Amino acid sequence: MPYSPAHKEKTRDRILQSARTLFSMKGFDAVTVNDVMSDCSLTRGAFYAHFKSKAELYQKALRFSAVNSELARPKPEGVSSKQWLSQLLDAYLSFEHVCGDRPCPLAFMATDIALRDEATKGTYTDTYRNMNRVIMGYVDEESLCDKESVFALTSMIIGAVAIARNLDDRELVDNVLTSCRERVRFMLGVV
Amino acid sequence: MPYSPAHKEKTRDRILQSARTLFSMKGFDAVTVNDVMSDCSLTRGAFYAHFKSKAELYQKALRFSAVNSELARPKPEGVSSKQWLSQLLDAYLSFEHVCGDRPCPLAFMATDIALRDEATKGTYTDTYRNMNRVIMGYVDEESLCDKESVFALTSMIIGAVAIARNLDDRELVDNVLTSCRERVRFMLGVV
DNA sequence: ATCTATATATGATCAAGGTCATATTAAAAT
DNA sequence: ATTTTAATATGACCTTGATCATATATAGAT
Repeated sequence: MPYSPAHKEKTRDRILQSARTLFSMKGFDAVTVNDVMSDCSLTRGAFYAHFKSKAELYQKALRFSAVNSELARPKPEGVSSKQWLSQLLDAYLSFEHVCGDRPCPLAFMATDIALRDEATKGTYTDTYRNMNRVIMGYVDEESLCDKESVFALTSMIIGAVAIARNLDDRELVDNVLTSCRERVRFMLGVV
Repeated sequence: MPYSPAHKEKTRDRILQSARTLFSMKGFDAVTVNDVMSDCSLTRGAFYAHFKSKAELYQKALRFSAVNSELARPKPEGVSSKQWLSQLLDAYLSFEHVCGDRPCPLAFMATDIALRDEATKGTYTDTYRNMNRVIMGYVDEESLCDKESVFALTSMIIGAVAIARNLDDRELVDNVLTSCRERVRFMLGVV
């Protein structure tokens, strides 16, 4: 039995990590299988020992991303739901998030998904549903706003980040992000 | 001088019309130059008499789309700004818009643009800025909400439509759209 | 009717990239 | 140390699609 049994698993994870970032940043078509493999110091050929196709990698990378997201982290002790949520959303609506290399795929892949296969749409749906569930949980704990509004909230923050990436005017980007951060505060009743 | 001088212009417009729809529905890469030309009953070769490249077509199609958008239509006589705006936004946040073939490129191309050239990003920026300007105009006339909130509003509706396209659960789609429609009413102070 | 300039069509070229067949390498077990 | 088997690398194949060179067709002007 060659290679430790954990080795392949680790390699697979490295591939997923590279794929997550590259696909989020550049979309499905602009990323080649070779790009992903080079990024983690491997070559084309090794790829098909791990994934059936590029399409499958994309879907698995999306899921990987969701599982390891910021939002999935548990709330630290001694912080109120309101504070924690407000902090998470401020980070989400930051310039750093828009321009950084650890983007939220719900936003960055927002219009890439509709062009993919059913499995990928299913994973996106699950991920989006989960984002709402987590936020609803926090909202519920302190009755910050009614749960139905959460969909409007997530639409807004995802939309803002997706739009902001396209704008060639830094001031406009800041206006959009600021407007959304204020609206979030309003919705959560933050003073 | 062969062909009437207006003929080429008309052909160009037909190409732009096809391009607008196809690019909005399927993104840049999934649409071939041939697809666009076939769609208006022409062939590949004729294309380059009208546009320098596929990239240029994309940018021009985006602009074309913006100029001919619903939002660009003047408000009819005898309708209040609040009513008109509320009506426009309800249509925007309708299932028909999400699934129809006359989509808003700001939403449908939301994450395709960041991958394109500077000219395209510039056109997107102009288009988005203009959407906000128009809405701010209506909002201002009857002091429906403060103008800064409009960015949050447009982020929300664009985000909602972009997300909705990816979801494989009709009920969830309706929840998202409904939540946003209600939030719009709240923001505009519609009873 | 003929001529001519321009719009459109056809065929060819070239590069890119997903996938696979085959070769090589590395590590674990004896 | 040798063997073995899976992981990884290399090279090739084949399709797709953007672009261009060339051919054809069309409508206006004479």
